[in-house]
Amino acid sequence: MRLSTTSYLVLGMVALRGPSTPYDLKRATSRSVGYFWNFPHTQLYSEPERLAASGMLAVDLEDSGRRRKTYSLTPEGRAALQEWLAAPTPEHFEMRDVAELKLFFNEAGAPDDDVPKLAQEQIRQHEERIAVYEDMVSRHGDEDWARPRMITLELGLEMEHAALRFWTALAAGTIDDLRRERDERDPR
Amino acid sequence: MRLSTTSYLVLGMVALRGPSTPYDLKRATSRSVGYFWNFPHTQLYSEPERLAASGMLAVDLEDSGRRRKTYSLTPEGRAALQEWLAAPTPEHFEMRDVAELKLFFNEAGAPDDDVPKLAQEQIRQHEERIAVYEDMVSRHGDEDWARPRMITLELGLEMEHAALRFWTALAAGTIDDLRRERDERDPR
DNA sequence: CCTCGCACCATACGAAACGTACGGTGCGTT
DNA sequence: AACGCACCGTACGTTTCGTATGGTGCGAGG
Repeated sequence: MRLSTTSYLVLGMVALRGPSTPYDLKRATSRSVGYFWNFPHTQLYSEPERLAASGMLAVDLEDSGRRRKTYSLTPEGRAALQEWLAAPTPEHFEMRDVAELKLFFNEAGAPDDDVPKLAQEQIRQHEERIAVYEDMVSRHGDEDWARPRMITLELGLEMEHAALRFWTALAAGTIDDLRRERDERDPR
Repeated sequence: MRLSTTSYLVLGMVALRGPSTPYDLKRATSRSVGYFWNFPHTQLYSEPERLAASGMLAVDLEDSGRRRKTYSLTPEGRAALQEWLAAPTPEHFEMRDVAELKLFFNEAGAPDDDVPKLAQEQIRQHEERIAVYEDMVSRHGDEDWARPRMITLELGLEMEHAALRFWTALAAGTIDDLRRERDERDPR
């Protein structure tokens, strides 16, 4: 039985948090691991169902009031998770960046030059996202339980800064400097 | 009629290259814009079909030998592309990074520590990808037609270097230095 | 000149993911 | 008590995915 990466995300989340409802998972993923693995929240209702059917999760149904299912990890689920964590990771990260696409086609030499506006938009967005990350770090960075999670966010920050540098340089017409600085920093 | 981003990718590609077959597009996208917008190659057969049905592309069917459809841009298609390029871009880029997911769950304190192996793998991968990018730049960087395309690749390079720095620091246990250096470089 | 094999190219199709839209729940307010 | 709104869950039509398969034609080797 082949599990999708999103399945493992669910398993991992339940492993971290203990018994959880889909909504719990939604809240817990939305501004953390969700940044590194995009998916619609409806998956958090269908995936656990499937995982329960295959014995990876146990489901506890609350019968009063709001219909609500609490999932918890079974030994099989934990084993599957461990196995996945220990397995090789041949995949390179995947990106989907509309702005970059637009740049690609614009740079072809469009009649109107939409690049400056695009760059400004992107700069704003990345600055905003950086602020979100920084806020999370500053609020939780000193709590022990959160530290490992925060380390994960460092990659997000590096990426955001990379993007920010790129669009800033593009707006300023100093892409060549960008390259030069990078060569200095990480000489090949 | 709402077009998906992948549709615009097709339109843009045909705009750049002129009349193209799906396979042409596959080759042209696979190591350029495909890095910024991941999709399965079968889309390059179905999307143009749909775009042709809605008048964005014109299809020229070659009837001898290998069945082969050549698509070219119609005025409607060009208009749609321009409109899209000029429109605001509210989307933040999306990522899907299995390695980062694994790190997130591993850092929870797994019984076995798979992080060092994971980091080594990632370092290798990102170095490899950087080499691919650099190779492209060095082979085409001085040709006029390619320059705009190469600028687009700079973001890819920044991202790869960001990831490489992260995983290297993680492997070396110097994540704090990473943060410090970033603060120096891009003071808030 | 034939044919064999392999890389190239195209697509069918079942399964999975997506995302919107809707409907129930319950708490706080008036 | 009734209302309203934010919270929570899911149904369902649509799109995407990705594998698996089957043609096509060129070049190598006989």
